Amino acid sequence: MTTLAITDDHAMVVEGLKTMLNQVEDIQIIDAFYTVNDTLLGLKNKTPDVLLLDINLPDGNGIDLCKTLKETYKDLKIIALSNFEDIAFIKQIIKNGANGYLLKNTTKSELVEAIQTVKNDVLFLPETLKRMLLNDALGKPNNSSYFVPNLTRREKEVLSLIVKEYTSEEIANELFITIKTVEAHRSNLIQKLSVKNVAGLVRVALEKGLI
Amino acid sequence: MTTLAITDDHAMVVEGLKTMLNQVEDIQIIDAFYTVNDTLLGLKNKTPDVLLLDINLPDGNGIDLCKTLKETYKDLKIIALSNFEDIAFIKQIIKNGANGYLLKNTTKSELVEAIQTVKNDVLFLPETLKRMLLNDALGKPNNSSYFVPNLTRREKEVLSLIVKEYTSEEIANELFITIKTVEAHRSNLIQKLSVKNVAGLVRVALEKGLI
DNA sequence: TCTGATTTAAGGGTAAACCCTAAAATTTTA
DNA sequence: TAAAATTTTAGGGTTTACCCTTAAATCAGA
Repeated sequence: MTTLAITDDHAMVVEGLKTMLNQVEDIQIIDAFYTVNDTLLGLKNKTPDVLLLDINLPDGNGIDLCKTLKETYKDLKIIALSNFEDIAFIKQIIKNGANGYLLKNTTKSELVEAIQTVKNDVLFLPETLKRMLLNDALGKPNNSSYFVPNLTRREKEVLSLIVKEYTSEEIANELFITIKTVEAHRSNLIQKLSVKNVAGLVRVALEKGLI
Repeated sequence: MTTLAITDDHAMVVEGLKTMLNQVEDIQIIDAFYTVNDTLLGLKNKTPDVLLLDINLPDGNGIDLCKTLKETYKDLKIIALSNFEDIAFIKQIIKNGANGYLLKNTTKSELVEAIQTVKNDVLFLPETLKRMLLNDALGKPNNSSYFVPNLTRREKEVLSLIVKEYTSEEIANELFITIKTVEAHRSNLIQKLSVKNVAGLVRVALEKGLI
């Protein structure tokens, strides 16, 4: 018997997962959380064997949460859930201790396989992602995903304020730094994310849940 | 017995809906589509009694698709699916012939109720949305949703190019109009969507699937 | 058909974004 | 602790965005 918890802000996804896994004999869903905070509080009560963890959450991101959780709950297995076939995401969250990575278009059988695999402390990745990582390791460019560099803490802060329509001056005041510094971060963000202007920054930030 | 089809680009949502409704006796899911085009082609083969239609789709939007479908399939009942509690959306899609509107955080029982309600040609809306529409009709501002005016065809074109990082000059060249006209559209968009700059335009465009 | 909405466009501004180079100070990581 | 990464700041410049008013031409609905 494997106990399972889910963290995902999409109620429909949680419902879907619950119903899918309810039919599986030796998997028991014991909790569902919608936010980072929910998860931190909820796991204190009872800790599941495996946590299905969405990367994009309203009050934070699953990548950082994964790291935090692994520090407290060494035996907890975490499977990241995401819509994005993104090598940088996968690398990062596995570096942060995740035991698996699933795309949200996964099937029930793959889901069950993933849960049982990580339960035995073996890393689970879908075939497509394994292939992508292999290509990446061999230095081959892969068409389906585009590279997203890791943003620094400060860059994320600036980016999230840009998305909130702050001007550079307003950001400077908010963060107690000069406009010039903010502009430097803007330029770095534009370079790192390979976009041309604010429009691109906001689009990428929202699409990839970088903030 | 009610036959059902689903149009949603989120595989997980489709899976969730399928599994949820598989358990229901007199509802049979006969098809699932991921795009506008899929749906148009698929319905030619066999038409369900009810279509669950996501508003945000990769190759178009459910609002326009709803109108198109209703012209061809008069008896088809359509329930719009969306994450947004947005009065303008609801009004628009119901104006376009939709028979119901569900939020994606719906429950199984509400889902079944909605399907059976629209089957009998009665409009279905969740209680919260009914209340919102009532408040709106009474001229009361409602806190949970913010008003999104309908954008004109040209405004949508400009907005979608802004999201694609085009400058005003590039948009002007693309659409064979002057920069001044593009700037006029930009200003109108900023006013209509109650934002301050491009960042806001892109955010709202993506969040509300306006493009 | 007339009327309102949409699309087009201009002049003349100010504010903001974006780019370059360069470098010191600080923090993190190996 | 040394090396690497991050954060900070500056000068000086170009381009783009944004705002104001005003208005003609075109399109679509009652």
